[in-house]
Amino acid sequence: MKKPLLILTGPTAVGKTSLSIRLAKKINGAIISADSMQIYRYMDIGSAKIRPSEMDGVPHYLVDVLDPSEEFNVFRFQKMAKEAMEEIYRAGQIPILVGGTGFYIQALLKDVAFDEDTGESRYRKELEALAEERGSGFLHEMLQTVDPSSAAAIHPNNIKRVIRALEYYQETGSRISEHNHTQKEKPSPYCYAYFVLNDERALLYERINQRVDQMMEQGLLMEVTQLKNMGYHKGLVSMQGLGYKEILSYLDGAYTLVEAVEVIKRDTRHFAKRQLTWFRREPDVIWVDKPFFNYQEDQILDYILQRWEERRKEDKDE
RNA sequence: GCCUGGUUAGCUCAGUUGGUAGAGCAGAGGACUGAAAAUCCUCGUGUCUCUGGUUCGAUUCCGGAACCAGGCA
Repeated sequence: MKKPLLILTGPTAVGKTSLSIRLAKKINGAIISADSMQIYRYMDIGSAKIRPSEMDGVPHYLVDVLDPSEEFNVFRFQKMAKEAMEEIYRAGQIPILVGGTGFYIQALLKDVAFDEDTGESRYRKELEALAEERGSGFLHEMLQTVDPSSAAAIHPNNIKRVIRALEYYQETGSRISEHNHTQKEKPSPYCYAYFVLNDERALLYERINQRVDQMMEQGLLMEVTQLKNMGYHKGLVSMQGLGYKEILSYLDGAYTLVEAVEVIKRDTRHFAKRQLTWFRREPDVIWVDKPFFNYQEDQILDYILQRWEERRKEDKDE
């Protein structure tokens, strides 16, 4: 029998957090955060991190465990999340993956194979320099000779991904396009249910705007100022986070504060839209539309529990 | 009250030597396998303020009106 894994996700600001706590209490679950920013310490307000008082005794993993100077990526997430799952199973609990980073969810759910952590390769630095000097088209042509099917799939302007494809070829001697293809076919090793909480677009955007205003009231400016004083700078992955990079730009004088706040709102809306695009593409997602349940959290919870039981029963019967 | 400038896509504006128009932003859709809160791609018909006139034809030229700026009284 496969091991259970419940996934609760959705675009930013839909209300995943409060639901996740109630859900965890119902099924004796523990929460693993699938969030690329809540993993960092000192980044509480801008990442909308759950407060310890809100956890209500439910164990949380992958929250507050990294220093903002550390690099975090899918590979690392997968490794840490798998370790957390082991611990949760040992404690006799059910892991609930909660967070909005679809890429991370996929990596864990399908147990996508990654090679050992090579870190920031020198080759990547070289490629980055090459891109600066000769332009993105040059790198794309390099990829064309080495891995034509990746070159066809990746737009020349998408330098990050062109570089990764080249780097992959250099490190492994095989093509990332082939690797991706085989990984895509893989079934999940878990007995899972993948819930995506959603709401009407206009309402979601309204809530995003309100939440950014709240963050400002709660002292986002102070939080980022302190991070800056601690020496964390724009070059770090952590400081690419929404709310952080814009406030840093304000502190550098590139924006007025009003502009920075507007940009945070706008970019967060764009982000939510991208998240939704990702989830739409995922195969067996169970959509949970808040309007359909008249915004009654009790009803939503019942629905999720019911579908979860169905999945577990199906798995037993197999 | 007078003078000047403006009124064009949800917003900011460009433009048409008269042949019904286009950028940025917003918005929508999509891609994504080691930065993913990242990175990248695609999508632009709207009484060209209203109303008379000139003209084969006016959003474009001329007259008038309304509204908005700024200036003068």
